[in-house]
Amino acid sequence: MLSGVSQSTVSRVFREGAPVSKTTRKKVEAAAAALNYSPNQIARSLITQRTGLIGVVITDPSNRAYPDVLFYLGQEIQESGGRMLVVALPRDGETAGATREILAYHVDGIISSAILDDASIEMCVPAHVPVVLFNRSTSNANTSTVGCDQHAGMELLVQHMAAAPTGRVSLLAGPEWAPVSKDRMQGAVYALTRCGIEFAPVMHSDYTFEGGRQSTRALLSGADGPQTVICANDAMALGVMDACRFELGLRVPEDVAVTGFDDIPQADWPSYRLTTIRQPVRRMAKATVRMLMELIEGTASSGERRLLMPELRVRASSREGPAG
Amino acid sequence: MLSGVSQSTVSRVFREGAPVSKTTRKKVEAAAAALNYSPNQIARSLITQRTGLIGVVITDPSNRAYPDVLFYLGQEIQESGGRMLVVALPRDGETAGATREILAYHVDGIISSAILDDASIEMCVPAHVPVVLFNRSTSNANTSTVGCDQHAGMELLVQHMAAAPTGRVSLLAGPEWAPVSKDRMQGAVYALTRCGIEFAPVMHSDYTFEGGRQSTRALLSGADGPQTVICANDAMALGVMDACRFELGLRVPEDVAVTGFDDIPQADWPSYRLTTIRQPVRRMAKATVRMLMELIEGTASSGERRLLMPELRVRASSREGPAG
DNA sequence: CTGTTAGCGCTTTCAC
DNA sequence: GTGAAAGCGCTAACAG
Repeated sequence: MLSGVSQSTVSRVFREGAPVSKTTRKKVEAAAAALNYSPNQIARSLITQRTGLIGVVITDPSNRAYPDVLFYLGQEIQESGGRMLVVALPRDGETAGATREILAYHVDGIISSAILDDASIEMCVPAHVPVVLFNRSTSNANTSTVGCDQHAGMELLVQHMAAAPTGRVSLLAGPEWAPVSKDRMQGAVYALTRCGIEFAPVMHSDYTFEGGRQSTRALLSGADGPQTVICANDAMALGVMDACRFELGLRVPEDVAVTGFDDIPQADWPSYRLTTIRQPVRRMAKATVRMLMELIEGTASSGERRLLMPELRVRASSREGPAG
Repeated sequence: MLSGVSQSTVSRVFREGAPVSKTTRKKVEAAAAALNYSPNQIARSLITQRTGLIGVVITDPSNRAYPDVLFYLGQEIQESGGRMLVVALPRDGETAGATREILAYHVDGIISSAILDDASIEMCVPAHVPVVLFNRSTSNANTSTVGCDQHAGMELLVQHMAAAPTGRVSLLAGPEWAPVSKDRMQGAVYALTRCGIEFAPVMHSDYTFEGGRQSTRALLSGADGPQTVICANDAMALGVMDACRFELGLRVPEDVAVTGFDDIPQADWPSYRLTTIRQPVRRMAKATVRMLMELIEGTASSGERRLLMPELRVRASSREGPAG
């Protein structure tokens, strides 16, 4: 070594709590600075069995719906001393290939906001790589998950709605296979039924603004008088609002009340002021990373399902109750 | 080895173009499948000097402005056989620390949509890690960049504007330190001057919808009659539109014409229909990854600056010219 | 075509 | 406190 010490000593300098004298530490640090040296994490991981890498799986749709999630996850992971190895999937579907590749990098753990199929999850078990699902569920009882209580969110929304005249109620769901949409719609149906509010059969769309816009005419047809549309997410709700106003000549909320779910930034824009349910995305990200880290440390056991409570955001797109 | 062959043979099976007999290959593959084995990329990288990792640096603001970029980069990187190591910075600022950590993972290359400071770029040179900047510039002449021709974009916009009466023209820039905003504003000023259109002194905001909204009153004050506001990005432009309509009682485009830059999805929503400049984000991502891969392969040399041409998107927020 | 050997850059015993 | 030696899982050069 150019600093005049052995390799082991250099190694000790770059690890905390290793026994090194102040003098040699200084010497080594000086040499390292001069050579712009920093230890190769990759080589280290070979022996420590820790890469510091966290595999993060996202899909195009999930990324579009929550552009911040990846960023939040990144921040939390970095604060915990890890790095994100991101795998971007074009759509939901088979994930075993991607999982295998992630595993080939010997990540310390995996976070997925994509729907991981059973094969993928079962690959992680023998590899001792813990998995935490973000706003996703799985049949595998041993997998930890963090999510938002979609069902409770819809109940909040329906309770709010029920305080004012609703007219005919229609429901606009996301894609048929989307579990989050399903949870939300089930919550809405349950709450509506409990409140004794009738509703039209659920229509499905694709979670996008365009999808919401194009579904509006069909959604509202065959009924007179005021109506209410409950959408499975904000993007579709905003599409419905624009379709009402610019294509059907209807006023929101006077003719059609609209609600969403997510509380994306646009929901608060003056053009929309959409009543919606706020998912605590930031807290969800924090909880996800924390849970994964505990799994990695071995201080928690797998299979925990943590549901965070969303909040109602009442804005002008829904009718006011008698009190308002 | 449990398949009854040597380790080197196993290694050969998992590398393409290595000489292995069909029989042994089958044997090894069977054993691998049974054990769910796949080679450790990390260990491999130690000897091949290739990790397959591409460091990607993003910031909160850049991620918010172009949520798709990271996804597109990911897709392109994965198609080229690489993986993304993402570092998320809370804001633009010092980047040397983050760079050092990325380098510690011996990435094959780095893509940054954050402003990398000189110290960071100069750390990558001795490490032989090529860097490509995404929509960013640097004083380091040896660094490759891919970006959008902001200047040309604004010229397209001004030419379009000049075909119709503009009234008083004001400019709303992004933060003072933001290079992209600066490029765009310089382009606008140049084009306006060339067209002989006068304009008020440039105002600065923060690139956000809220920022645009709050700047509007000041922007439009002290003038009667129709006006035109040229914004450095779409988010602010949409904020200006909403402020005009919902706070100042002004019509767009009749009283105030508004233009943006980026062509974010919301720009095309019926509530806004914002005239703007479309950055070819997808193509930019592709070009960035391609350039980096060539740098890594050694088939290209560094320092290239590639500017892609943006497109004008005329919508209802700007006034129509005599022909329209 | 296949096995043997050395070694990538680090950490970890174990002496000293 | 510090150095020497072994070895993490793989690939590369060389025999056979």
